[in-house]
Amino acid sequence: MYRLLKQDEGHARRGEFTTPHGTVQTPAFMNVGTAAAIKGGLSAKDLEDIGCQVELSNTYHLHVRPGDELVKAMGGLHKFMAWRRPILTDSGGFQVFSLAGLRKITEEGVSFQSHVDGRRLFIGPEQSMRIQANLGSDVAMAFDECVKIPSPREYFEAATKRTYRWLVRCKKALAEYNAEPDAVNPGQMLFGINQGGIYPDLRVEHMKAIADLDLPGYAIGGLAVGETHQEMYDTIELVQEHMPADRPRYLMGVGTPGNIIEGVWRGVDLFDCVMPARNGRHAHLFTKQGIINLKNEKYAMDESPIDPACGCPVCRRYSRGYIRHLFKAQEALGLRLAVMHNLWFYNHLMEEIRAALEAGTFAEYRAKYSKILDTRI
RNA sequence: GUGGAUGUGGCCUAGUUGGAUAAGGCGUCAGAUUGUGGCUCUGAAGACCGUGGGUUCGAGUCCCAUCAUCCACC
Repeated sequence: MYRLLKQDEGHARRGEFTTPHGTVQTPAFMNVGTAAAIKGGLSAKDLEDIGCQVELSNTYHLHVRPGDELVKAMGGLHKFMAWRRPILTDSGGFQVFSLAGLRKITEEGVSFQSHVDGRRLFIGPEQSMRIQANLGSDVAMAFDECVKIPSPREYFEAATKRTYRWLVRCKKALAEYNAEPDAVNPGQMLFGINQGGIYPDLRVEHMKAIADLDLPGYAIGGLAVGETHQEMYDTIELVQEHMPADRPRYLMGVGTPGNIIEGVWRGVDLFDCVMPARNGRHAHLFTKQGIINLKNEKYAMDESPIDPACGCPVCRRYSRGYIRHLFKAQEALGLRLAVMHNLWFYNHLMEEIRAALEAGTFAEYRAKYSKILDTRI
């Protein structure tokens, strides 16, 4: 359930999204832990410490290993990974895109080759819903196809229509599975996903169609996959007009701090991105002054924290020089500290955005930080 | 002391019967990364081939000397 607390300038919204495992203050960033763990060695306790409200896991990866049946037998994903707060599961649809080459798409669904052991797998709408019901996440994402940009318009048309037909099947299947007596999380919600590339008419037509299905939330998918930032922003702006105002809006897989600020400006409530974790693992760290590469030699004897303006547990204790050494020596602690800092940065960014929305100063905040946070220094 | 082997970027190696700007890996330096394979990709710097002579049109390759390291023997 979504409650709008304040409509701000632009289309920015301050709200609350309530799930079976608690209420999320929006706009929010969802921390990506694909295989029920944040890569880099962060624990569920660490996630709480860095202010994570929602954890995101991946249907495809958990299906392959350890298996969603196993997770269900272990009491569901929350219990399995000892995380009490909300969880959103991605549908596996993105793997249709990211594992291109190993896949075959039909009306029924997609056959893949496992990236772990090479065995042939099939996931369609029903399979994806079964897996997500077994995991018992709070939000299950629709099984969709994310088409790369650029692709021929005819392909986008066909794929978008197929994604709609899949969504209808997803809705029916998930409702059935969650009505079963041993359902892990009967209150599990389904989010629909808007597609259509950067073709305005396809986007709007598809958005209108899925809005009619009256789902608990909606996502904008298929962005940040090859188009320019301006095309992405224009698409969000166009689509949000047709998204139900009383449901949460989720921009999938996005993005940089600047992308998030611009997304909020255009009415987005939820974000997720691998960037803070992946870039952290590569020693690319976010600061209020811009992005630094901690592996750079110039930080070898730098005694200052990663970001002097940061209050995270890492910055309160460790120096740039020390963390750089950990990276050079390939100590696991280096990854852990870097990822912790970056995730704290993202969650804190959302906190600042929410505060600015409440104070009515988001336009200034946007003007001050939208560009600088994405700049390499 | 005697005999043998080996010396090529920071490290490990390739380099034909002597032939053009001495090749590669690791490392270093730097860049990329958007619903995650700690993966991967891209670019750059860096060696006058232990040293000194010689043979030759031409030497990392052949010869002599010398230095260093390793092995075996006294």
